[in-house]
Amino acid sequence: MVTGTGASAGAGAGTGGGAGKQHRRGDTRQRIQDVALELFAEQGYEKTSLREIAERLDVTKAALYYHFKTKEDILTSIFEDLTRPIDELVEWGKDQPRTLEIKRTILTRYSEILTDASPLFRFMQENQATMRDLKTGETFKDRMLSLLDILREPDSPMTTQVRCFSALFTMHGGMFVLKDAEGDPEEKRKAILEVAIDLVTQAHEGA
Amino acid sequence: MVTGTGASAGAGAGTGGGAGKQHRRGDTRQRIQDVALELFAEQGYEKTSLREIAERLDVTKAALYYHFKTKEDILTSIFEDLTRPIDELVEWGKDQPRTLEIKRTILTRYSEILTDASPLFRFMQENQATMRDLKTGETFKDRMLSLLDILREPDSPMTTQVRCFSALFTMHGGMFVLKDAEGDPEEKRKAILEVAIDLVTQAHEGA
Amino acid sequence: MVTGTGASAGAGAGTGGGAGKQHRRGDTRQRIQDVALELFAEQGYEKTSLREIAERLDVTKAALYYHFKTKEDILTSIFEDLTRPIDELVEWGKDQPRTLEIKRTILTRYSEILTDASPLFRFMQENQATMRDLKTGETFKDRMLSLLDILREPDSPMTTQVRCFSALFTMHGGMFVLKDAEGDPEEKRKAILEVAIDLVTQAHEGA
Amino acid sequence: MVTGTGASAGAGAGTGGGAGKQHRRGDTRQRIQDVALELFAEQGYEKTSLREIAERLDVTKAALYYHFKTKEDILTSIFEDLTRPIDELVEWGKDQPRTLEIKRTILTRYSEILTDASPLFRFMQENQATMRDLKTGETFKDRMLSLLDILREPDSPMTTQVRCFSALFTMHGGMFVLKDAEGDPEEKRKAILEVAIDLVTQAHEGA
DNA sequence: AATGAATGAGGGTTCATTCAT
DNA sequence: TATGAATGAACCCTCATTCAT
Repeated sequence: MVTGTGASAGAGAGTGGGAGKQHRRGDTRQRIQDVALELFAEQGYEKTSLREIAERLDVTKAALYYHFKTKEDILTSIFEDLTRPIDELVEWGKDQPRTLEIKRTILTRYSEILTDASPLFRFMQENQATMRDLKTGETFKDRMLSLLDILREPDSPMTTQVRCFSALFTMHGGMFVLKDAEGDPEEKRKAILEVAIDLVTQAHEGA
Repeated sequence: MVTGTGASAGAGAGTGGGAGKQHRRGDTRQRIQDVALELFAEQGYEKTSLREIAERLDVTKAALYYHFKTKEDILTSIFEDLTRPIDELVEWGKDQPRTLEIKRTILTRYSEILTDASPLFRFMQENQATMRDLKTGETFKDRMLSLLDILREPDSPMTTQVRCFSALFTMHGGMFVLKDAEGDPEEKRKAILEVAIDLVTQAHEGA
Repeated sequence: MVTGTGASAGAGAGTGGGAGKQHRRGDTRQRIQDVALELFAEQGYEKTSLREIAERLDVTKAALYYHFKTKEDILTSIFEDLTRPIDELVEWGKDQPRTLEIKRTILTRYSEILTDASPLFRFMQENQATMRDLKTGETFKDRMLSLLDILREPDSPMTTQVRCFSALFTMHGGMFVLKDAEGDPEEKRKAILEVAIDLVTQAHEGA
Repeated sequence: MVTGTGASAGAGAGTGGGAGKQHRRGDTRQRIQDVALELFAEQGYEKTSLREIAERLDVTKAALYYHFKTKEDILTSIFEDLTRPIDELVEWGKDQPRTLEIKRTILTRYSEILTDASPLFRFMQENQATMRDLKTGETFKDRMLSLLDILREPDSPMTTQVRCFSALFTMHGGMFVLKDAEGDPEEKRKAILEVAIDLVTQAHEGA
């Protein structure tokens, strides 16, 4: 079974502990990533200026450039850390037999991943236009297509294939709705996962 | 039954068909909207500059300001024209009984609307971050929630509700995939619609 | 006989006439070029900032960008206007017989050109490092080599060839010295020209 | 007679010859100068950043500041080492009688100096704009004028004086042409020297 | 003898917007 | 119905430099 990562891209939580605003030495790079992701997710990539990020960290813009080569590089670095679990999942899934069991596992794991790094995925979903011409090639779309390829049977009827991709989209859309609707998030997450699994099950059998 | 609008998102072609209320020449305003939407959808709102739009139309930036008050105003005006059908659909749907028949009709009609104005919806989906703080209040999200309210039963179990919203998301995601996958677009659209209807049917009965 | 151009790249002289600092409408582009050349020649290309140019003209930096695409473009545009005479001279010379008479004419004309646009040539000489990677291809060097090709006989002994290129270098170096040495500039220019002609004459006969 | 210095402008080779006062290892200071000169000559002073120099040496920028006080200081230090021979030559020449023999010796020696430290002189020639406001006061120009004062007779006719300064300019221009023209460099150097001597001879006699 | 982290100043460039004509 | 000229604010980025370690 695949276990979670728990890579916290946590919002304001930050590095717990005693000293408040003190310069926690050495972790600037990480702090930049955290604040950047937070702002990118909140306002979008283009509308977030480096000035803003710097100000929030109480450093100068130039300091950002000590740690990252470009604005894009900040984003890319965040991705590298946070999308690794997906790559691993895809990698793992590619070599498994296409049983229903496996597909279920994949969806379950994917749901966890999405939850763990929800700000990032929220960002991806809301900034697709931006992502499209970001060297971080495999875009959102590409990654999803890889997963899709594991879930669906290549020669099944169209509706069957649509069901699989609908499962993925449902989970993504979930992120989006989970945030501000009422009700227990974890309960909602499970309901979403259930529907997704249901869709894939129908697809698996209906083929 | 609900009939189409035929809101053209086409380039210079304009609104063909019966009783055009637009004039042939001197339709700069319309041309601006067309080109703008095209570019907004292609590159995103922030990354499309007025200079670019003006250049493509072979007019000056200042000319755009004769027709629209601000950049945002261009976008807003496009929305007003192109999202009216949805508003009408919502308005109509609100007063109908929650029968399966009605829900089916709504989905069907929604599928047509999405297809008719696909560049706009592609734009909305890919620029949610931008949309969020655009005065055109009812964002993407709000509109979807209104539709959702018609499809779901307020007190049904969570999974049931998820199925409804999954139906909508599936259709939106469709836009996204229709573009570059192989196969006949119309056939795919129908498959997507079928799955969506299926989801809502399950929800309707499962409640 | 070849006559001068008189393209004034004149320092502060400016567009004569009544109104002092008034906005002489329409000539902004020209004024930018004038001030830019002045500053480029005085301080070097890299060390002259657009802010500086703008300030001196009492406009904003952005205004410069209305008239020119980039900083480099400002320089390029100056070149285009001011080096045309040289190109014409080269073009003309290429098809003439290699008589001493012709060579003399070329040097004489070249001397005039240099004098007419002396700030530009001073700039070129003092900013060769900069010029080297400026798209304005034919650099200083290339242009000189073209002229050199007209003056020298391809198969003559090395010393003879050196004499020709020495003639050109002498004239260029002249610019440089004319400025701040004592004595009547015109008299000095003539002396320089005489030595240059002398060198080429020796080369012509000595071959 | 004047003897050579052998000031190496070479890469890591260091000061060969007799009593080197430099240490082999820990010669970072020297390495900085070498790389800096190389880059300054190649790209110009302003366009060469300390980051670039540091990177090429595989040290940090801060390390440069251990060895030199400022960027300008790096350049200055290079000059001090490499232009000493000229100063010596000027010093020596000032007190000699103005015989043709002496003048010839001066030119010959100058030619050697130029060749020995050609990157430096290439740099000087191509970055005059920069040099002008570098505290290394005596600029290129000043040094040349000192030499000129030795070669020329103060009260001779203008053309005669021009010939002397033309001799110097010819040699400098040589550097410039020697690099990329075809033919044996040493042979060319000699031809250039010959022409220069010729000019000074004419001046000496024609006076 | 050198580094890691940061700064302040400034660079060139682009943008949405304005307004007299 | 448009344009030409310009602006102010902001942008990303780079630089020489500093200083505690």
